[in-house]
Amino acid sequence: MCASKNHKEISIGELNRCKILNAAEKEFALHGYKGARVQQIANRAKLPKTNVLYYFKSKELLYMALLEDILRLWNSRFDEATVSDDPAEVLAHYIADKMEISRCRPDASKMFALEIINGAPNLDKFFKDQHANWMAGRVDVIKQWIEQGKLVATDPHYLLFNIWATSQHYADFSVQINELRGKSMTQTDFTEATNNLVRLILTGCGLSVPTEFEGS
Amino acid sequence: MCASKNHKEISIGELNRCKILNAAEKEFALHGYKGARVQQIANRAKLPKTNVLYYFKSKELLYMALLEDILRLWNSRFDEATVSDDPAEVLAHYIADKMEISRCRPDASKMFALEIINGAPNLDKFFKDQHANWMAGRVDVIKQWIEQGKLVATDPHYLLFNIWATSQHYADFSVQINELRGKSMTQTDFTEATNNLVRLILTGCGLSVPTEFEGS
DNA sequence: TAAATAGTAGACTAAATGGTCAGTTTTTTA
DNA sequence: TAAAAAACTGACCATTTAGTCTACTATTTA
Repeated sequence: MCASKNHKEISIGELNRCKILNAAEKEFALHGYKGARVQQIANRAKLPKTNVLYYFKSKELLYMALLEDILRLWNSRFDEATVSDDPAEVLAHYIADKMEISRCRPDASKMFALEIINGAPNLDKFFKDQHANWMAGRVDVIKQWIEQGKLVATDPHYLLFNIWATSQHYADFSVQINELRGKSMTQTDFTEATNNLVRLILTGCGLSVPTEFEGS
Repeated sequence: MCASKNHKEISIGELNRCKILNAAEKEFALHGYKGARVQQIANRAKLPKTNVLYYFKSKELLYMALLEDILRLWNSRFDEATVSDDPAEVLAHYIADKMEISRCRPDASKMFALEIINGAPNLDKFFKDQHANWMAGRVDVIKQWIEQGKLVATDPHYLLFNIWATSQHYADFSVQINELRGKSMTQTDFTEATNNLVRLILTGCGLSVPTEFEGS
């Protein structure tokens, strides 16, 4: 997030906007919209509170800006998959993509989770429709895979829910996971967890696991 | 929750305490500790705010009382399982128990999720230790099952995380689930989702599915 | 039924919170 | 380099918030 545009010099405003967005993501990921404090965001960003309100006119607009950013994260190769693709390949990579988001952007995942738990009051009709359309399309592809016998008969909705639940869990519940494992997840651990998850889901769907996910 | 003690007459205080706990669970499940408003809890309970503070001395104590209640929910038959039990039976029922909690007590699940996302600041050393001990014991049993060849080799931690993630998802993300399914989950849907999940996890572990979970 | 206890509730308070304003400094542009 | 634009910030404000206090009413107990 907030990657500097390579060759172009980064302006002071852009830098601060970036600091604020990062700080806000953390704060919102911890406390949700209502529980987050603008002052706390300012502290995290090491800027005076007035400055936060200077760049983003209100707490609400800051929240919305972040949410929009986060929704873009959800895009993946699975979006364009068709019935002619190999379900094992497609699903395995989809799971891996989701796990990668949990590893790299845990706060984005948490913020999204809080928004949903909250009743999704800010995911407007526009996004909901788009999301529902996406779902309908993916469900269709999965059903076709099943018809073609590429996949064991299973409810496509539940399949996708299970993928989201398990992968996002590594971000949203990282505190519990670290506590119970007695150590935090390294990149290697994530790779292992990803392979483990791919194996579980694919085997459960009657698919064989692509070699690249076979490790340990 | 708040079941009246059968024959014994329920007192006014008990009834109000109960109303307040129910209202608070909903409010905390929506907004987390910081975001919850005592006034809003009072409104939900249809009592004046002063009354809420009369029964529970502070927002914090009310929150803690609820949290304690919720932790008791986590108990299950799996707690006492040993290596001599049948893993398929034990795990299937554990999953079903978890799904049942998601169906009957979604707000408890959400509140717990928010507490964890929050960094679990109120799950004190006592609970964390107890939880870690529980985990160690369960991991042990699963490992023994694996050694005995009753279970495919898999990481016991990840297995349990996957069970929690998928079952709790039906409570925590119910808004998204209902949106995408275009209808809310009935009891029958839950039964189907449970069977589906049992099948996924058990198959993924190389276990055969007990007949009672074979439906649809 | 009298005394004691439990419950109700409006008015209030101190602190916290989101947000404004106006004056200043820094940076960019022509 | 002068004017314009962008960035900064302390002082301030209105509202909300958790929690208190006090006086009152209902209920229980002896």
